[in-house]
Amino acid sequence: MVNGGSGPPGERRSRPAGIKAVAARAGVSVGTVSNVLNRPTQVSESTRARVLAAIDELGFVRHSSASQLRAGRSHTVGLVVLDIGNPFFTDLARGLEAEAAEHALSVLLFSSDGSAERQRRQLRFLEEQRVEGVLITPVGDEGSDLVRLQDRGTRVVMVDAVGAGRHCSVRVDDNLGGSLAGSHLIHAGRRRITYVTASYAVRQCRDRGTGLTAAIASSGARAPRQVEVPTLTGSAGYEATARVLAQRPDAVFCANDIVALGLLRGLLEAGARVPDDIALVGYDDIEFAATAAVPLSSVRQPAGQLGRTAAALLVGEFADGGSHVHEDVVFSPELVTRASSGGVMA
Amino acid sequence: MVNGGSGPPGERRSRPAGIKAVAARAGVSVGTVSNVLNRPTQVSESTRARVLAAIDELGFVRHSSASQLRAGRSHTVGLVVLDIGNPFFTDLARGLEAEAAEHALSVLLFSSDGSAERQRRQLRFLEEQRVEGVLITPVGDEGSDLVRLQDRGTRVVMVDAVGAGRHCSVRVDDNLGGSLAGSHLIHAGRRRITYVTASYAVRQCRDRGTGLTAAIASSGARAPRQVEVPTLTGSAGYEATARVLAQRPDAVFCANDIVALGLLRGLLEAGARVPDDIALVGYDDIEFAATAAVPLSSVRQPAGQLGRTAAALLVGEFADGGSHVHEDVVFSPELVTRASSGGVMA
DNA sequence: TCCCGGTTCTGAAACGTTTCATGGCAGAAT
DNA sequence: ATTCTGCCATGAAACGTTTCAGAACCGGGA
Repeated sequence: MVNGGSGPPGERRSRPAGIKAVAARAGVSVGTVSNVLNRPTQVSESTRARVLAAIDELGFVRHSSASQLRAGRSHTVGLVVLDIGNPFFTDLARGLEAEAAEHALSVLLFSSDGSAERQRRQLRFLEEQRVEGVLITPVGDEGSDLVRLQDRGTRVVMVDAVGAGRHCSVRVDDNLGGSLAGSHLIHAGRRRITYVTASYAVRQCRDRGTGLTAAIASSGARAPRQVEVPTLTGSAGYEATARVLAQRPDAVFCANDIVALGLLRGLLEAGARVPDDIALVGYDDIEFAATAAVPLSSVRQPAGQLGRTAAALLVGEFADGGSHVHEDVVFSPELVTRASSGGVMA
Repeated sequence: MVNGGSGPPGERRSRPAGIKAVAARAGVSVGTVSNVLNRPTQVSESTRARVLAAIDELGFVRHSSASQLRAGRSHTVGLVVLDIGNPFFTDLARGLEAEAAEHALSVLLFSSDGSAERQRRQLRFLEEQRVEGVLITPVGDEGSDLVRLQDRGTRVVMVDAVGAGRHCSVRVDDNLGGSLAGSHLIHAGRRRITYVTASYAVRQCRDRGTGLTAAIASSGARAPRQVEVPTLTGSAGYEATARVLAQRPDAVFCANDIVALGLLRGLLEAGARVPDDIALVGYDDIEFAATAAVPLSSVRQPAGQLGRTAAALLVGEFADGGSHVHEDVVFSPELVTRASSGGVMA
């Protein structure tokens, strides 16, 4: 098998063997080696074997920079998510990667952590890499960076955001999700509802809030109040406990599960009974929601499918070439009721 | 500002502007443009301004393949973790990325998901990319792929694994972690201890188990029994419930928190009282451990610091050049006791 | 006037691939 | 014999940078 070639084991070659070293060793031209690599059928059985042997003996590894430079294709796409620490996004990433792999595309994964500055750096990096497409859960709304990218020839697919006719997009109806949570709480007899959210500059938060408010309004109950957290993290949720309790709500809807779990811990430590005193509903239905101190009701999103679809849209856009009409795929979320909102289920 | 240059907005340039287009527009040679990009001080104030203006007007973006090809440096490292869905690894990745950024290195992140096949593909990809180093939480022990990589000139740092004198490494003393858990349970008066683990082919699981067994043995108690799960996931933990209960343990130690949380859910559904009937201890102390149905005792690892140190070791290895002696940095884990093992704390 | 050192800038070579027009060769058809 | 057709292999050009030896210029000292 592969054993580093002639020298003693552990030898550190100054420059790794290139295609011409392989060609020399196999007694063929570089063009032939390249053909073995890229169009194996066009080369005779015997030469192919000889070349493959040489590759093996020299430990040749293709230099993808050179390959990309000449061929003009990178076979690579970039994925930029909002928070790699959130299982929702890792599920999404896995689905996306699976679909991409089926089209021989590698995925470069980044987390903007909600920072516009980080996002800009990461997009820059991906553009310099000449990735064939960027799939992104953008921070903020304006997306002028993304339009620029697209104008320069890099396809952009919006994930969990609207394409606004400028990009393909795939998302889940956050408005509906918020309203599912709202009407569930209303039907459970709750009236003083608090919404724990990040800034409304985050579209997901805004839409979920809008849906919630609409559902509550249509029932005639008091409009929900809000507690704003700086980030959608567990510790932020925990630290918001006092502010939430100050509003004396009988139900709390959180913009995602992570913040809900943090808040739940705070509520229990403060002696509040969940759901008796306060019902709690989260968003995303991450796996840890089910194992929470009080199993958490949550609005489930099809994360993996979101990712797969995003990749599929991108591939479709490649195929369509010039005349491509952008698609906007919208999934529907689904409410999962558990003990935290009183709806104890199997 | 950047506005796509002369054409109408939304125009799709067939080939993006290169360095020679910039040179032409600024009325200088390509060498000068390159100097502006890479050694700005060696070019006069006025020319620099002119070149930067041209770059802006044409929307020039450096083609990193060409740059890497010629310069021979990629300014990029690869990180391959075992499970991107485990918050332990995302914390690790964040720390690593922060340190790498301070040395102007970008990080390419992959998850092997415990599959040797995936790991091999990902290493191959990174090698083709000519990354300057690979940081990896390897699946399995043999690591011949990694030695090959190193022999071909790519530095390899083992993360959460031993370097065996062939690589630098950074890890946490898993044996100690297991024994912390073991003696804690013994002191809490438990005697029938079950260890829920993945295959012992996974070194972390093996070492934690060894530590656990040693601690228990030195107390004279019965040796722990084992339940093996196929993967360290929540659902695997949940599905192992019956097998665990069949052993009638009064304490369970899990190889990580995710599996512990899954099992916890199963135990509670089955009517077991935690910690009264069964004490439970996990591993990693991920954030969700604290918000669990019964707050989970766990062995905490300094994930972020592990990542930072790994990156620092790699950078150190670059600096040392030829005569480099591999380091093996070992951190100590720390037991965090919560309600699940009876040690209710603040 | 000539030469010198320093500062800017130039232009061509090189990096490791892929691609493509070309050519040789073997066998089939004429 | 000759021509045609496919199949394989060749070798040079091209991809977009960086690097480097040296040209051009400028002011100052001998």
